[in-house]
Parts: sequence; C-alpha cells; structure tokens
Amino acid sequence: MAKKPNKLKARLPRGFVDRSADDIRATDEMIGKIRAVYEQYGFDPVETPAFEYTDCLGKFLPDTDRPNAGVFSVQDDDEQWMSLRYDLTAPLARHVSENINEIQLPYRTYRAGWVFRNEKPGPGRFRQFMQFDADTVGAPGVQADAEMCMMMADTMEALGIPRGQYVIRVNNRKVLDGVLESIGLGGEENDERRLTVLRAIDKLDKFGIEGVRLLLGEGRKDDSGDFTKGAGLEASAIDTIADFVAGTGSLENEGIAELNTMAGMFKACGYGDDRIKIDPSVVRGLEYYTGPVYEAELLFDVTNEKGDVVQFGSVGGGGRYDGLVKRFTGRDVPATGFSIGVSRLMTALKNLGKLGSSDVVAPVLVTVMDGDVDALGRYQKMVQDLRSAGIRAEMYQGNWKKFGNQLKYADRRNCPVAIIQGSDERETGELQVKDLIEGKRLSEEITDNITWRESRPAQITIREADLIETVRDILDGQADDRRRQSEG
RNA sequence: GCAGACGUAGCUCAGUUGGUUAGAGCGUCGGAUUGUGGCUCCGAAGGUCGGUGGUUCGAAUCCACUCGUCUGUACCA
Repeated sequence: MAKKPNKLKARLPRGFVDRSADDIRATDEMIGKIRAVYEQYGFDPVETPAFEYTDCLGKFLPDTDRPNAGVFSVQDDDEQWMSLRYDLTAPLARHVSENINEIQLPYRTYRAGWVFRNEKPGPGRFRQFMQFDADTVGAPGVQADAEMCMMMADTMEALGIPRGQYVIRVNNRKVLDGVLESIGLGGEENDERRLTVLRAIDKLDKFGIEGVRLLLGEGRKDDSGDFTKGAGLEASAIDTIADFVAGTGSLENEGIAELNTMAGMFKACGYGDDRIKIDPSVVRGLEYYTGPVYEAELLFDVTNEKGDVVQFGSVGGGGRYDGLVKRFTGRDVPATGFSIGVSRLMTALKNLGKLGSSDVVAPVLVTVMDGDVDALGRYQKMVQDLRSAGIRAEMYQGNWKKFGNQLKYADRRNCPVAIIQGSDERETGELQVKDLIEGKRLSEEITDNITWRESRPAQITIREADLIETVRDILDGQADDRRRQSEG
C-alpha cells in the first residue's frame, strides 16, 4: 500500500494565541474605557512600530551570558539588528529623543500596542501581549508621579473594579537604596548583591516574610526540591530589611521626603489608603527606575479555567525613569509613566463579571430556497433592506440546495431570526419569519421529529412589506428577555 | 535556565506480564428527511500510539536521546 503523503501539521508557535471574536470585542471595550480616562487627563496618543533597532531598545540585563535572551531579533538586509519591542517605554524614549526639537515638553502621551518577549510561556503568560501605557516626559517633580498613581486608580474604577478591590501601591527606589546603603551594600562593587536583595524583597507577596528571609540569607528550597541560592546576608542585615518592608523600620532620606510629598497630594485630592497606599515592599523594574515606583494590584480572588483560585497580583505598574532619554540626547529629560497589562487585566475582569459575553447579536439569516438569478436578487434585497434599517443581516452563502443545513448554520451561529421565502410564499407576496431563540426553547418540549418539523415552532407568516417591522419586534423582544435574565 | 511529572483520534480517556488488524464516549461529516435547527436511529471519515535510535522473533508497552505539555523555581528590561 502506498504511503499516505504527510499532511502539513497546522500549529501555532508556542506562547502565541489566536484571538476569538469575544476576546477582540472585550479588548476593544476595555481599551475604549482606558483611553477615555487618559484623554480626560490631557494625554494624547502616539504610536511607534513593533520593530526597533536592537541597540535603541537598550540592554538593562546584567547577565551577559545570554545577550539575546528575552527578545526576538532579526538581521536586516543591511546587517543591522532589529528586535521586536518588549515594552512600550524604550520605544517612547527613542521617539521623544528623535523628535526632541518638535515635541513640546512636558509631553503627555499614551499608546496601546503588542509587545513581544522571547521567554518561557505559561498559562496566562504569552510571548505576545498587549500593554497600554501613559507617560509624562520632561516632568521632574513627583507631582507627575502622583498624577500617574491617581490616573491608574481612576482607570481601575472606569473599568468597573469597585473601590476596595484594587490598590495602587507606591514606593520609591531612593528609599530602598538608602536602606541597602545602611547595611553596607552601597557602591558599585555591591551591584550584584543589591539586585539579589531587591529580587528577594519583590517575592514578599509570593513567599511571605519567612521566604524572603531565607532568600536574603542562605537560600530557599522550592516545592520541586530545587534550591535557590540566597543573598548571604548577616542576620542583623536581614533584620533591618525585614523591619523595613514591614514598615516598622526608621529612616530619613530623599526618597521618604518624596513619598511624603506624594502622600500629601493623594490626601488633598481625596485618594485614601483604600485606593493608593505607600508600601515599602514594592520593588518593580529592577534596573532603570530612578525614583517613585508604583503598581496596581487586584485584591479579589480570580479562578482560572480549571476552577482553582489563583493569585493574580499586579496588573500594571510603572515609575520614574529619568535616565532613558538621556542615553540618546545627553540632555536630562526626566520622565515617569506606567503600563497596564491589557490581556492579563481582561482575564481578571471576565472573572469579576465586568466583561460578560459580548452583547453583539449574530446576524439575521435570509435563507435561500431558489438559486436562480431573480430569486437571489430578491433575497439579497431583503438583506440590504434589513441592513439599511440598522439590523445586522446576511444571506446564506453555502450550498443552498440543502435547506436543513441553512437552519443548522443559523442555529450554530446563534442567529436570532431566519427569513424564509420559497415559491409558495413568493406567489402570495409573503414571507416566513422564524424566531430561532423562541424555537429553541420550544424544542425542549417536542420529542418526535415529525411533530418538530411540521409544527414549525415560533414561525409566522407575514406580508413582505412588514419584514423590517416584524424582525425588529422580535429582536426587541429577545433583547428584553436577555436583560431580564441578566438582572434575575 | 534548573528540578519534577506527563505525552494514545479534533476533545476526554481505555489499552492486561511485551503478543494478531490499537478501542470507547463526545465531537465532525453523510443518510433516514429533494421546503425547516433540536431529539432518535443508521453509516462513514479521522491514528507515522510526540519524534529518532536501540533491545527483542515481536514494542503503544522496556531502554537512551530528543521535542512538546504541565507544575514548581529562576529571569522578566
């Protein structure tokens, strides 16, 4: 027997997903709400491309063992390396620097876009995802940072997350730096250990204070038995840090002063601890942040597809990055901004029931009984009339000779209404209008096929001229039912 | 990256100490029904048993390597 030719296997690269109609509509809705807040605050949109020259994206990674790890890079035909952007901040710094003479500072801008990371994907973690950023470039004062925090809080609420179910946590890198200096970890020679300590503090949510202490000391064994090496600090140094993240340490420095200024602004604007909170354990973006850092955290439980409760953690964050533009221009251009993880946040909002199944109704289906040119023209005209009346509609485009398949198609697409006109109806100037939703309900009471077919459930005969009015009545009735159900 | 678990049809899974042509349910497609969705009945398609190599008379089953998935951890600019 001849060997079958090998079929090409259709497969998606790992860590990437195809997006469904529901997902796309929900994302559009979210982005619309976020944009409205940013616009209200006086921010303008700008868009940069997905690719940048690799050197413009910058390298903030300390480990040079894997210089290209994390990004997708390709070599252009002039042999220059380009990379897909891994966030929206570095490209903005490039854009501002390149147009620094035309851009009026302070520059208040927002943008949504796909970013790409070449790393291990996991559930809810992809190699392409959407971020929605807002930044103020050319603003040296912490009032700009405070505004960012308040805008994040407003955005959470605009998305329907109730007060108390989210919190914006704020810290300042200068505070952390001060603490580290006080335990003798100042100076360049301790860069590596400082990083390890910061990463350990960042794990507070995950492992609790005891886990963090292990990571600051000898190290910690994970659930699979693998061992993570710690920072190897002295017991007294660990105590100092533990006191600090618990908020019981005492310290005076520039970072604390900045946090106090910001706290004062939050209070003056009526943003209490239930919305924005100073939290000494916030670390974030370990390399390029230079001042205030902040992140948005969800406080409600999220259950995944398997029904497990998962820790959702941060859905966005940001901070002050005073050095990024200077890399290009040599000029001090202080900036602050934050990023919302759109895809992640959407998962959470679905859980909260804030993004229900979309309210987009499938089209009305005009079925095809006769395939001659005259008949097809009549069917298409009905479709156009429905569309002109603002009703989503389509003519069946499959094999019209199998009429049963047309209704099956309508059923599977959740079409609300089907229009039927064969030669019998045509002769009398009539139409059959079938309410498919009501028909589905009635089908539960009918068990034998003959009755089902002959009773033609939820189907009425009308004059051709009454098409629009009848369809509209049925659609309105269905919309009322949906409303009652979602309320009850 | 490190550690562990797991890979059989589109999906969920059976498959005996290594033994003939690898099965079921659901789903898909066709028919019963040339002009009516659901139900029911009948039929069909769909598998390199993740891949490669090895042990063996014989491998879905045992071994090695590899790829992939999942869990934890690391990294996350």
